[in-house]
Amino acid sequence: MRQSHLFTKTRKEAPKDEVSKNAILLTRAGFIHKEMAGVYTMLPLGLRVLKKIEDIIRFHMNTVSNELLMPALSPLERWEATGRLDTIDVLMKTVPANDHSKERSSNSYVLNPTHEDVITPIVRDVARSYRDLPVSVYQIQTKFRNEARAKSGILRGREFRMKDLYSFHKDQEDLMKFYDSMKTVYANVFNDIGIGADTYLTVASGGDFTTNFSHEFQTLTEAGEDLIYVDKKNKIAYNKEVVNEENAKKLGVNFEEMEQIKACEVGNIFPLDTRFSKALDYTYTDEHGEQQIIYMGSYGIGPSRLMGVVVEKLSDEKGLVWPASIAPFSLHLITLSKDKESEASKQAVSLYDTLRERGVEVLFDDREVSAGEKFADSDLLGIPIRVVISDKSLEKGGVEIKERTSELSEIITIEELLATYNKNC
RNA sequence: CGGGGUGUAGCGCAGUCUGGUAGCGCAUUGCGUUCGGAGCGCAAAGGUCGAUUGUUCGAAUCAAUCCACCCCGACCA
Repeated sequence: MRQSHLFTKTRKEAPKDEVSKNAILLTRAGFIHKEMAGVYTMLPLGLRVLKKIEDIIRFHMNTVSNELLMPALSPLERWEATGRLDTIDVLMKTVPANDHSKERSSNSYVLNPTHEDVITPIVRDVARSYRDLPVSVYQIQTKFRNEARAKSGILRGREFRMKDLYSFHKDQEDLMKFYDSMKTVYANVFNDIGIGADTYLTVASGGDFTTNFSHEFQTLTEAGEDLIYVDKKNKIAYNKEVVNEENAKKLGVNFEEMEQIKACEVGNIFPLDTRFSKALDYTYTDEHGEQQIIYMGSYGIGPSRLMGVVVEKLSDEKGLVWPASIAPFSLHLITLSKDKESEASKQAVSLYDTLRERGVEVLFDDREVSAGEKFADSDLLGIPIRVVISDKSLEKGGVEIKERTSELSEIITIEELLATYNKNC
């Protein structure tokens, strides 16, 4: 895409109502726009990143599950049935604009904060027999949670993107088999996104659902809200909430030997056991014709939060730094000549066209602004590879290529550059 | 939900204490100059001073109420 046609522009100054690094940089670079506290628009550049993150998640989930899309709205009855209408304090309900007298009305709905209560009746209609089990489905969707205090930019919003997967099993053993396999699937996601090395499988409390532990995936960053005890040798961590003497014995670990580090929860997996199947009376028919209770698990990843975590971890004082796998563009082509008829300008346009023909996602800075402004913007946007073509670079024999994370650049010929992208044909 | 802070041009701010014609920088528009790290000069355009009510001859400025946003804490299936 030509940068002169890009919807957004960069800004030099940070917005006054943001403090977090992720919100400041993403706003300055034109990736997001704040609508209100905890609610953001994904501008074209931000949407490109979000889509790539979601596509990576989708790719890995498709190896074990089926994608569907549930509604964001659900009837109040769905939550009354599980007893959660009044117990989830972040639950948001719609109130008819023309009827403020009623707390509850036939026009009142829940803005779903999660979907156990919605998916379970759907699967109950489909999977009635042991022959249908196990089964799992997932979606990537916008969730609503009325956080008491939205903060940390896109790390904790009132409206955010979430991948949520739900699995259904004939017994606990089968549930745990699937549950354990999901740990590997999740690790693959975080590796592909580029934060695998600093993302720890973390033992956490099972919440209200079970007496068992659940697991979170925690990425080390100062911007995180959680404190975890990290066992780097065994590549596992423990959420502070489970750190006590009783659990030390139960798990056979010594918390005192571990390093305490701040981290951000980018994913979690829960053995729900029979919490929802019991409440919603979901049983299946086993081999002997007997009715048996269903065992469930739920598995979440927050794509929008992941985007924020990547910014917090990888960006530098000059701006954003995107891993190649989720960068909005893979290559930033910059021409420094303002004369459209110059050799450099012609070569730049020709190179841009060729790269596009080869399927390279290239952002072409064709704007008539100073070199300094183009370089500063390029650093701020954080595209992994920068290619500069100018009269000077042509004199030296080609184009100047530089990685966003490197201080060094080198001159290569246009043929050499194109050869790199040949395999994409 | 408790404590603290901030609302003035699209963005970032000064002016408020001590009431008296609305200012600066960035961005925008035009002209000139420059052309490898946000360069320079001249000019122009842009404002219900968060909202409401009150005090006053006169309110961005004083008072009351409300709203929004940020930070700390509590909370975070």
